[in-house]
Amino acid sequence: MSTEGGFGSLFEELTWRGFVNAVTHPELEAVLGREKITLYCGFDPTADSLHIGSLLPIMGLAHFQRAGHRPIPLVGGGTGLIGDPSFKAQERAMLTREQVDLNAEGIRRQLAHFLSFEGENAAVMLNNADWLCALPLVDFLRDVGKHFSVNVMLNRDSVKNRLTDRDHGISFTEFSYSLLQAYDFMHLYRTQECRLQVGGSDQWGNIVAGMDLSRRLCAAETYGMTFPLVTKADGTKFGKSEGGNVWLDPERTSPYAFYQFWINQADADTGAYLRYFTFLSRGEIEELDRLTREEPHKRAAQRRLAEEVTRLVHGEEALRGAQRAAEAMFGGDLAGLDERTLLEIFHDVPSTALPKDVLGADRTLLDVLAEAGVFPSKGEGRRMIRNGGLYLNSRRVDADDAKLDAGCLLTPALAVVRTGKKNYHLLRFE
RNA sequence: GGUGGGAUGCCCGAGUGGCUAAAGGGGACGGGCUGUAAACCCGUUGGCUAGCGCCUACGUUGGUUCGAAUCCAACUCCCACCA
Repeated sequence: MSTEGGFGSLFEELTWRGFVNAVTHPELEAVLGREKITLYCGFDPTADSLHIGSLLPIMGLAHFQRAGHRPIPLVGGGTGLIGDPSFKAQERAMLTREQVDLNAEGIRRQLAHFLSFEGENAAVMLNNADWLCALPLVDFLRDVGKHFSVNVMLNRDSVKNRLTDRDHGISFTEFSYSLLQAYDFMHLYRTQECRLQVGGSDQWGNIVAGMDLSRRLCAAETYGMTFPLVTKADGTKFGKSEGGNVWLDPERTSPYAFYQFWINQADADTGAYLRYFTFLSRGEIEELDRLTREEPHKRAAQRRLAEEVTRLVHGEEALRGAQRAAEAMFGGDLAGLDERTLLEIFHDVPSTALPKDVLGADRTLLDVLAEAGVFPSKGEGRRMIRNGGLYLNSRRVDADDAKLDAGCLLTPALAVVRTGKKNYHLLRFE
């Protein structure tokens, strides 16, 4: 990992990497060049894990820290109780306080992977529940509320569509959200000398509101910067895979699935993703871009992307495991692998334990697999076989009355079932 | 509060008494091609069954009929317009 990409400044690097969507003041670039500042970015505790949608702001903070600035990842334990209405189609389900606390803790652990909490510009993790929940209502309305014009708030795009939508509307609770986030910025300016807030492009309004409030109440000169929305060339939403969201928590998205997510990215997207999600140097990334253009079938960029991001999020050891599993699953032949290796490779694949005597029980493979949950029904399984989509130990099963017997075993106790190209299921006989 | 319109399979949507497990599209899944890609082509898409076939299903509950997604009644929910 190196940041020596031949950039004159952090801002230049961020620009090249595509992190700069908008800045509130053009002079921010000069400020960052001559002083080390404190900046913050908020993370919503809507779940107990972040997903890769949050990876961009996290990487953003990390770049700032590498350049000597001091990042504050702020967990929205307080704002999470309210819910940010920005560009959300409808009112959000309210989270309980316990849930938010729990989620904040999970997120705190994940952020710790990306930022250094030691040294002179050590990152500081804060939770806005610590100050927001203690805020007296009347004081808040007098001191903070006074500075917000409802007329202006009503004109925000992020609120507007909720006003014209008769079905959903917006509650007072969510309408007030912006004030709380604005208060955060001011609070961090006062207590941490935080002068910059960064966030996704949907946060522009909230960031500007915070700058405004800081200026009015503290005469503070603060800045804002937004990151772009991560997009995909084919127009579908970034960050979803078959199973839904791609999470940073290995319990929710296994390192193997995580690795696969990146390796399957389209050619058109990998260049941008290498810039966003890795610390590779400009030279390395441009070389990978070239390889994608000249020999796309080798997918060198996808491989490197998957490797770098998986290492960053899950560590070296998990990366190795994911790579070995990929090799076995896509390299073709499973024969020759011993039981321990197989169990390791397939450890996050669903598996079913069966008593050893089903092997001699004259049962059909179809029957057993349906029972094991490989197919939701026998009809589905029959269809799968008819379409040539069922494989046992990498060999296609072509008869739906095939029997399950000792010949089906790959090792004395294991058989590997696959449907389609990449859906595996392990049968363990004990 | 009044008046209309609607509720169909994962989603959208056709279907106004038997030929309807329900057109068409999307999605999903499988196969082919390929680069574990995109695009494209082919197939599958309620359950049980080797098959004949049987069962379950068109908002809910009843009814009419030899026969109902289709007709009738009540109920529930949604939408539109008016006040």
